[in-house]
Amino acid sequence: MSATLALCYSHKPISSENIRRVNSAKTNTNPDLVIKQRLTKSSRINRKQSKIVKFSTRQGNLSEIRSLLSYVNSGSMEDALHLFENMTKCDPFVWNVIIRVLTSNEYFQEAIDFYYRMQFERVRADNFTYPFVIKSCAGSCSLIEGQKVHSKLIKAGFDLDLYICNSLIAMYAKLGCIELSERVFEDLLVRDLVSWNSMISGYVSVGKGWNALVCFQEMLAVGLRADRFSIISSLGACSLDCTLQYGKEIHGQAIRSGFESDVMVQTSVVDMYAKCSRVDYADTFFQTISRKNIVLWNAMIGGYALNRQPLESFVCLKKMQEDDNLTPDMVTAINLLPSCAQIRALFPGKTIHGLTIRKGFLPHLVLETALVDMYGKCGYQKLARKIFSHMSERNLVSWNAMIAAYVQNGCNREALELFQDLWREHFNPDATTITSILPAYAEVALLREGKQIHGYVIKLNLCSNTFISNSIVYMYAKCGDLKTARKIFDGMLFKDIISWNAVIMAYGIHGFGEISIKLFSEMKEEGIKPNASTFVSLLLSCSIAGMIDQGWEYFSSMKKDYGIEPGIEHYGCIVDILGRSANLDLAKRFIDEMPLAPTARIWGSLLSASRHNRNIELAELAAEHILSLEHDNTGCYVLLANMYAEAGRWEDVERIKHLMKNQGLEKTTGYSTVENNSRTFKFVNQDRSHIDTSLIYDVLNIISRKISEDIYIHSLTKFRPLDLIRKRSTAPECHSVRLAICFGLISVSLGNPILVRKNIRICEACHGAAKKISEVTGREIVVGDPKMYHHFRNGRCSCGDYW
DNA sequence: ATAGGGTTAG
Repeated sequence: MSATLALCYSHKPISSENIRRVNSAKTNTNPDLVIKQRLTKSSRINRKQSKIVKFSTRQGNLSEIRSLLSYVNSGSMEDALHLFENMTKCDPFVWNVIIRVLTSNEYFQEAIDFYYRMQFERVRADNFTYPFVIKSCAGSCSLIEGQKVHSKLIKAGFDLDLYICNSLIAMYAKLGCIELSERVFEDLLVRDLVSWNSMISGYVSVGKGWNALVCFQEMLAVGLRADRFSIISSLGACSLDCTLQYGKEIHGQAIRSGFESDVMVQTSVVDMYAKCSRVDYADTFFQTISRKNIVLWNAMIGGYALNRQPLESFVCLKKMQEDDNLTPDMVTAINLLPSCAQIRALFPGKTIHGLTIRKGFLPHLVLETALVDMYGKCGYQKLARKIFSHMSERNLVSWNAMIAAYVQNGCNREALELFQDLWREHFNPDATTITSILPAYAEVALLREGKQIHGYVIKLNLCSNTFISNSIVYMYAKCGDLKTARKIFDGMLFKDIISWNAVIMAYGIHGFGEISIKLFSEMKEEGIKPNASTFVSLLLSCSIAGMIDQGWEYFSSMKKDYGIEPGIEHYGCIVDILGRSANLDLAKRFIDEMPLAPTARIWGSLLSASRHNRNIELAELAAEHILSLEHDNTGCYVLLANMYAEAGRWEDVERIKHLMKNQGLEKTTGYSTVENNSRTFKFVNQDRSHIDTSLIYDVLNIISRKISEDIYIHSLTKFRPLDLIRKRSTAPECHSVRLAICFGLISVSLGNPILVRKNIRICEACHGAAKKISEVTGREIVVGDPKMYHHFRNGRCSCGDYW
């Protein structure tokens, strides 16, 4: 094989005598321009010549041709190639046979190479050669090659051959250039059913379902009758656009035309109903089919997965094996993986993974991508990464799946890193990539980076995408720019429930609960019904803004007035609200009596409530619960240690430190970032790495003197000399947030707020200091942590001193 | 001896 194929690569650029003679008048080699020109006259000459050649050579090696065909028909491509090399090859027919067998075995590049070699050996490509070569150009995804062949066939006078033109229509569509398909189609003087079908399926393959349906109607209007191909393609169009009504009509048409027993038509019907969210129709129709093949079963299994009925898809699998004795294939596996993800259990997914390994299905791009997706959705981003890293081939879809796997599991940094790698590998992110990555930007990115990704969204023209705009609104809010978040929300043409939830949450995390509540009424006035997430946004807004009574009201109203059963997140917000009202016993009782099993997040709420109310006993209890659920919860250890430290219980601090060390846990290094017009600066506690360090510390000293009078006095209730030494090591005077604020004071232009983002929550001392700094400097200071934003203004904070 | 079809990942 390799020896024969090697010959293909030694061809010279096309310059054969014959071609030169035919095209003596032509000098233009730009394929685009050449395609526009037609040489109908030379086409007749060509055909006459090729017929003569055919007649003279066919006599010579008839027996060789017979064996060549028998090799090809029995699938022995290598034998055919071997024989071919020893034949006289002046007849295009033998070349056509070879090019066809290469094309049908997906040796696309080799088929194209043989086409060039044919020209080099001065054998003229005929009307049969081009359809194969065109198909190979489509198969090898080479638009440039396709256009070269196209311009060549125009020069050779084949541009009115219907077979060739129909192939071109399909090729351009497969290469994503539907406009070029349209041009070929429109230039046709005569169109047959195949031309129309190619155009319809072309529209489907580029995702333009509506155009496909219009084309289908036009075809019927000119008096052509739909065949099974027209039916299958237009059903595909209905699946794309979820146009159930048209789908039903075409289904009816298929029955009237007698195609209802065609298994491919049946499969398309099942798929269409499933994609139009009517898996019940799909199933009813599916039940009536007596002879089902694996593809049809797969469509039904996939339909259940698509409509989030995972258990039904497994039932369907079982029936397929029992009723029809069919063995699951690769597509079965791919279709079942989303069902595994939906039940969020690792075992079924792993079983299928193992099965595909044993069957030798791997490596396979689509299957591996489905596995990445499944492991990601089941919460095993490390297993997803393992698959992803071992993939020999990746496309944008695989990258999107891996990015989503990280984001869904809270690995935002990893997701952003992967997003950078994606650029480096020269992939262009699409709407899915952006949708997946935006939440990661919201969680950990700086405003500057957020603005960059927003710029990219504008460049990609995705601003009208409601889903993406929703994420952008939330991202701006989470990056600290509430104004821009609101501006984008106000500018959205189509606001859905998620848009409203996002903007309510935006004001919530910035501590403006009253505005959240106002937005909630506006939303209801617009006729939009709140959902469970709306109440998460609202309850969180109430808890952050300290609106205890409203919080309770919404909590009882969600079930009473809207029939929404509170979920664990709603309960969490209520624990926060109770903690805020200093009613710790009630909070504890609420947890004990709630109908859902408390999660670490619930106990975490009680823990921070205990901290605020300096109730060490309850904090210990909460911490015990948290650590029984998440033994590696660093934040929990640190918070407890800080409480012990504040109480002067240094032995307990040491005990906690020891526990952490034993588990290999390290305290998260706190840092603060601040952005000015041109740059971003990151500070850690006692940071001295900044180029303007001495200036920053000078500012800090001046500020500290101005505000120092009552910062520490209340926190040193049980003073001991040892305490002073220990305290000094974490001296809040030099905490990162203050360094960031001081740098902001000298580098952020007046009138703009100083925006600081932290990876951990602000400490009490720094919170007090920030309030005072805002007072003495008259600047607005905004400090965000993973949960919320503090707006410091005129000595007050939007959080009302509870966080 | 030639072109046009179904099921799959986000």
